[in-house]
Amino acid sequence: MKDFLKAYLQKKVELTPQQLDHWISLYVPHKVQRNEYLLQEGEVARQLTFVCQGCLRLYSIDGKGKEHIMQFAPEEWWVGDAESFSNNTPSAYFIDAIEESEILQIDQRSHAQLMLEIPPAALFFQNLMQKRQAVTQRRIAHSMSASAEERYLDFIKTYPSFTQRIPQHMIASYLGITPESLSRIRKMVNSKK
Amino acid sequence: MKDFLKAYLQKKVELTPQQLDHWISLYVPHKVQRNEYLLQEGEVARQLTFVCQGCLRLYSIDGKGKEHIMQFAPEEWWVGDAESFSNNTPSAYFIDAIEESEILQIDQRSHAQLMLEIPPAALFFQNLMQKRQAVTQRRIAHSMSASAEERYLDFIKTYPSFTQRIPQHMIASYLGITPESLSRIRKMVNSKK
DNA sequence: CGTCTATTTGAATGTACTCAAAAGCGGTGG
DNA sequence: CCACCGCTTTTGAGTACATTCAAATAGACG
Repeated sequence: MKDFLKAYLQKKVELTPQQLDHWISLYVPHKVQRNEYLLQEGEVARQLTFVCQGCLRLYSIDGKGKEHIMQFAPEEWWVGDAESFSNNTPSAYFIDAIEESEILQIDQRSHAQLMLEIPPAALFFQNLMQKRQAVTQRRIAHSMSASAEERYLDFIKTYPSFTQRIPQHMIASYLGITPESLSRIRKMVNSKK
Repeated sequence: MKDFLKAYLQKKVELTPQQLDHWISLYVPHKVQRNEYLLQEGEVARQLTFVCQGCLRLYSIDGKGKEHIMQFAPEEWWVGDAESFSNNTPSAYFIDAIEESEILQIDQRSHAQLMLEIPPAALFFQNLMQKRQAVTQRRIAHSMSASAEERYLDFIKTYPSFTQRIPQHMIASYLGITPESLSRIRKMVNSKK
């Protein structure tokens, strides 16, 4: 399971073998069942998670009890509430498993340590955050400018692999529409071609 | 003008006088007129900007020619396209001045230098990015769960000072609604009380 | 004062939503 | 292997919220 992270880091970051081994040594492997929570609203996010196998989701629940999915995290994705994780503040989000998953987790202290000890790691995570911010910002612009249909088509184009494995009502939640609307949109799209 | 940044940094970061002076020394002051661009789509963002006086905005323009404002930046705010700035890639955004403004700018190289030389500065900007990400993410969740009216009320509550000085059609653009809709919403809200 | 832009108002339209019910799918146990 | 259960997806009908297009009014600036 740690080999999976190893291969990933080798691909992504320039590191000496020692750095690589040290980095990896800080993670603890876990198995989680479908629907199992890694984080719930109000808790402090004490772990940052890397997904080796399976799929997680990060979402919030609004005042009316509706879920709003911020991120899906299949293999090779990182998930966590960065704000809560680094400031030790209660999170506004939930994280749970969509599928039975194998994950690696690092706690706040080890992560902070890592940032100091291995500068390329600090750089890597900074870059990761930045990309996430870019994606999130584009998502806002897109949700303001595009129709639900356009947003759906863009989603399946951007994340073709997600479309297969993620339940439709969750994709609807990610897109900010109702499951019924997504169903109708799919019908439309299929009849077009 | 630089005194303004100095006072700001003293408030926000623990620094030795030498660190503070060095940090500040890296910025170049500018005056910009209303409607003047600091960045246009397709350009690389070569500067990171701190606003001393006035107000800027960061926005994109979609395929139909509509503006979508991502951020307003009055006094004490930082603006820039972090992705473009640090990766030297073309930006998808525009930045211009809503009011005649006084700003301080730092270029890519000086900023990178600063990150290495003054660790508290690196920490500060990392934190800034993180907060921005948190705000952006909340904005998505909110735009999915709340009506236009709720979003407007939330906006004037969160940014009361913006409401005075920013033209209404720009607030509409930030909220992701048409100016006409915002006008009607305001009418509604006023008649309620 | 006149011009240009921003805001308001009106009427018609449309996109996505709600509520309700049916159909489909997957897993479990008899 | 089939019957049943729970959950997801689909379909239908009616509705609501925000949009578009058009025109009038108000405000700002030279």
